Amino acid sequence: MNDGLDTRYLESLLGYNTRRAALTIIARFMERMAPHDLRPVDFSVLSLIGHNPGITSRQLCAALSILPPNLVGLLKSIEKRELIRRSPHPTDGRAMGLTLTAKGAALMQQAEATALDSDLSAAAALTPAEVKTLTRLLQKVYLSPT
Amino acid sequence: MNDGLDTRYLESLLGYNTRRAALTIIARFMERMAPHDLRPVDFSVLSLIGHNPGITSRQLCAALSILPPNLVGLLKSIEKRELIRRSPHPTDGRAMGLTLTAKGAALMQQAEATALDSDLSAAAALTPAEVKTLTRLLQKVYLSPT
DNA sequence: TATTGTTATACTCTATAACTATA
DNA sequence: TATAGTTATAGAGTATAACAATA
Repeated sequence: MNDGLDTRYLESLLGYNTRRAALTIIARFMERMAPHDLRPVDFSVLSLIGHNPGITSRQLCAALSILPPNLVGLLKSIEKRELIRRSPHPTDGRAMGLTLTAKGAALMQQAEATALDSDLSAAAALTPAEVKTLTRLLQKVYLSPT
Repeated sequence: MNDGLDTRYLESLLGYNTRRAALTIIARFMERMAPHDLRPVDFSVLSLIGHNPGITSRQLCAALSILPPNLVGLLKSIEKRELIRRSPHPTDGRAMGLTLTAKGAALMQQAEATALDSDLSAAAALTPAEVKTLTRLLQKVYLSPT
């Protein structure tokens, strides 16, 4: 590929390989998720809300490395689509607890199936054991201290 | 981490894990490369020019998935820093052949050492065999057809 | 005094249309 | 007619400062 270019040096770098793989996987994810009208970040937010009913904006920001001002519009948008509901937080008057609506839960049931489908397709060249190994090594990279 | 949040579902997705690992590795790369005043994309462009003297803008764009209009400013900037030189292309009057200047080559010798250093640090939790496996699996993901 | 959520805003990255000069 | 390089510009994505309400 790339004409007769020598790309061996870049291909020896972990960052280059990881970024290219991420872009490939995410591009496929975006294609398949388009019918649900969900970007990766929308999916992540809705998924975390679904699996953690009552979660706050602040917790979403911490878990997904989103800055609070940038979450405002996103939440406004998925609330307008009636996918989430904001309720007063039981103990903290400043915060709002987020939950999926029935419509949001139904959408996410489909979307999570689509995500699994996208993963299987992206990893089609890998055996199940290789997928498991890849996942384990990636987590080792981003979960290790330093 | 993340308070008592349930993030198990997201952590089961290949895209989520790959993206988080890429962001971790790239953040470290940026920190270490800052003294050279090079962003990842600057490093990639200079590295490809160094390993492929006479390469054209068009080839850089194809290899790195950069759109031509977005490469213009980057090249202008590293040319102003006297890291590259543009010479008329030997056979195509429309194109320019790009090469590193002596200053650019000297900087890249240091920068490639820094990149290797950054990689080793990012993969500190992995054995050399695991790094090799991780690289192989990542390339399998982004090089496989479909 | 610190924190949650918000507005306004700026900066970077990425994308599209249209031009010029050469092929 | 097609391609290499360029300009101008629009749209995402990401960042900081500052504020009101509550802890």
